Amino acid sequence: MRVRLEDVARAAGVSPKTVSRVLNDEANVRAPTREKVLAAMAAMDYRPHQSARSLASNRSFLIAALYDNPSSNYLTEIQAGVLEACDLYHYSMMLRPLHVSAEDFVERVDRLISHHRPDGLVLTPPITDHPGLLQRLRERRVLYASISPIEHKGTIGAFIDEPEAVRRMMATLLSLGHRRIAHVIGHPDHGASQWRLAGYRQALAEAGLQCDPALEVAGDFSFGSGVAAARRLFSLPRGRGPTAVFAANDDMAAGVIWAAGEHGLSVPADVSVCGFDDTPIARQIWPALTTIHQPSREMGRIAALQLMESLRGRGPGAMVRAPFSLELRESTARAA
Amino acid sequence: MRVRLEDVARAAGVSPKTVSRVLNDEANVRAPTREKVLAAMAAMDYRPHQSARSLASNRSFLIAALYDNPSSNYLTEIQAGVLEACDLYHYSMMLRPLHVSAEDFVERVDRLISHHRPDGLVLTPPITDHPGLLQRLRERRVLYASISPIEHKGTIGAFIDEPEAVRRMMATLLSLGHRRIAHVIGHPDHGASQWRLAGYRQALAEAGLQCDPALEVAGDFSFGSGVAAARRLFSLPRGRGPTAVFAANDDMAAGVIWAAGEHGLSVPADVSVCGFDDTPIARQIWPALTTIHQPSREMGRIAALQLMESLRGRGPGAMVRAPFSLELRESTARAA
DNA sequence: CGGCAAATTGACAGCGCTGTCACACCAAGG
DNA sequence: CCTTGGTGTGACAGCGCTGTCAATTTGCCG
Repeated sequence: MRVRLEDVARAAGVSPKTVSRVLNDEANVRAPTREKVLAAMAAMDYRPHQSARSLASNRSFLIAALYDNPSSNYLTEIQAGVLEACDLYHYSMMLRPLHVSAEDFVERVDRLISHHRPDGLVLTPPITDHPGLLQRLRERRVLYASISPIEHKGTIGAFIDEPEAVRRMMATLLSLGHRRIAHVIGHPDHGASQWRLAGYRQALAEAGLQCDPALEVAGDFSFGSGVAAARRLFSLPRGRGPTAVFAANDDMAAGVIWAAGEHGLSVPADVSVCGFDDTPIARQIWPALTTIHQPSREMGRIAALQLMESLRGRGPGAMVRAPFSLELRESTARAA
Repeated sequence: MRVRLEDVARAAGVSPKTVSRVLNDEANVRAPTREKVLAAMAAMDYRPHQSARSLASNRSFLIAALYDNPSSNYLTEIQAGVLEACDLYHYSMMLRPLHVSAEDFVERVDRLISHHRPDGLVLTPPITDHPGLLQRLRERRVLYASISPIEHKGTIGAFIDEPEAVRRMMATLLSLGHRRIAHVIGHPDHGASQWRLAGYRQALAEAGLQCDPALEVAGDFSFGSGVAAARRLFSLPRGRGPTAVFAANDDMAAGVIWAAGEHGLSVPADVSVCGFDDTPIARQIWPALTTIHQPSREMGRIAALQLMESLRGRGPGAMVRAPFSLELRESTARAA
């Protein structure tokens, strides 16, 4: 038979309730008593029964991470970060893929919450950007942490300063002498797509350049959409085409490079290409991709930590800014 | 207050135990009674409390999927498949990244099991190939399903016939006239690496060709190891180098193609390259990669289904063979 | 229609833990 | 000396469900 809390109590010569106190790190246990109990726990290799704890305390020790993200690398990183934090606090994590555009999206989350009763949620883009869900969560008083491209006041989680990141990328292209810079826009459901587009436009404006609608092409973050977008860009009449393409993520940038090969264009000699996110593909194509690196794993960890701190009732928490970096590789060069 | 089983019982005019029977789909409940109960459940939007169920029945309704896999795409697919199956049976899934080569690997799994008490495990390569773990699981009588490159008797799960897949790939290269075919070997901890290497050697032997040790280069499934392996292959003296390279997975194949560019070799004109797994990268590089496609998501689903069927006490189960396909793309051509 | 086995249902205890509250103890203050 | 109030500990009930086993009903047979 397994070791129960009662057994530990007997061994330590205290009541079960006291063992429970030690287990939950509660105040008002004298140091020597705590020592005794901890020693007994260790000696007997006691493992608390999570279901019993949940039932009695009405907590689940579970946090659910929700995603709807085509990029599995990104996801894996986030996941690893959240798991690190969970281990620290003896929480479990559950993962749910969802479709924000599905009609019953909010309802599905609702059911998930009723069924698994997570103590909190970690939301990743683009779920972070779904106002309907956020409102529902607040109504149900479900605590959540966001991982987001920008800061949201009154929310906990982690963010990077995307507008600033885009500004840096555009400044780099401009300083290389590029004047006709195209942008491949991301998936419309992602707030990030808007931030990146807005940053692109603003950077052009600040450099005193005209926006050319022909140089803003829609995509959806997929490799294929990058190819399609590039085909349109590279078919523009001579002199009207771009000398540089800023794709809103790496997959699309890889697609652009692929399409450049198809059109007999050399990267970066004929056209510079840059991406965003620094997923593994950025280093696995030739030429290697100039891109923005964001610390996804770290962000996952921070978001989960913020969440669990809040669950412990440690103050209000906030969104923590995580640092990004611009990775200058071989896909960008001075304008011809 | 939330709706409890007792409330449903009262509404349906039966005892709590009978509601429990309906909930658990047990036999020996008369059809009209079952209807009444189901109606009451639906009307009241009853959601059973998993922790209470776990505590009382000593089941967790949780299955844990264990992995140690550098390829996040593969993982995401498996995960999606397992989740599909879990939804069907109202189980939850938890995911754990592990390191098979870590000293405390088995102990870590042990702790995981003690802590979360999953009703069963889904093992993915290379964890499937760890004899120490499998033995420990049998000792502890923990049910597991394997997702594996080959069939194991007396185990449940899903597999593809890798030896046959390798044979098909080699037959394709041979029929294109290649005689000097190199192999980039996978990570030594993966059983798959051995199967793929063995299949490669056997195919050469059956074609009456000599194995050349210089053409068998070690790798570890990573893009970088593919680059390194290819550099060695492409530095061989004229006439001793390969006309085709069969890499044990797609990432390494992509590395080989990358290195070919570096050496001024054109793929497939100067050298053919093929991979294994058909991960997204296979289509995102140029030229697109000839490779073996395996239905990872399907395999995850099958493994989880086998597991849950076994948990329900439905017979012994078996390893189900899943179909693979050879994807012939632009990275392979007739030998020069 | 009685009698028996099988099918169906219910009473009750208890899974392993924590919330509540009562109690014991001690130091400081009057 | 007795309060007072804070601190540390324990008794006890109960979280929501299921296992066990007994009670009841049903179906079927002669």
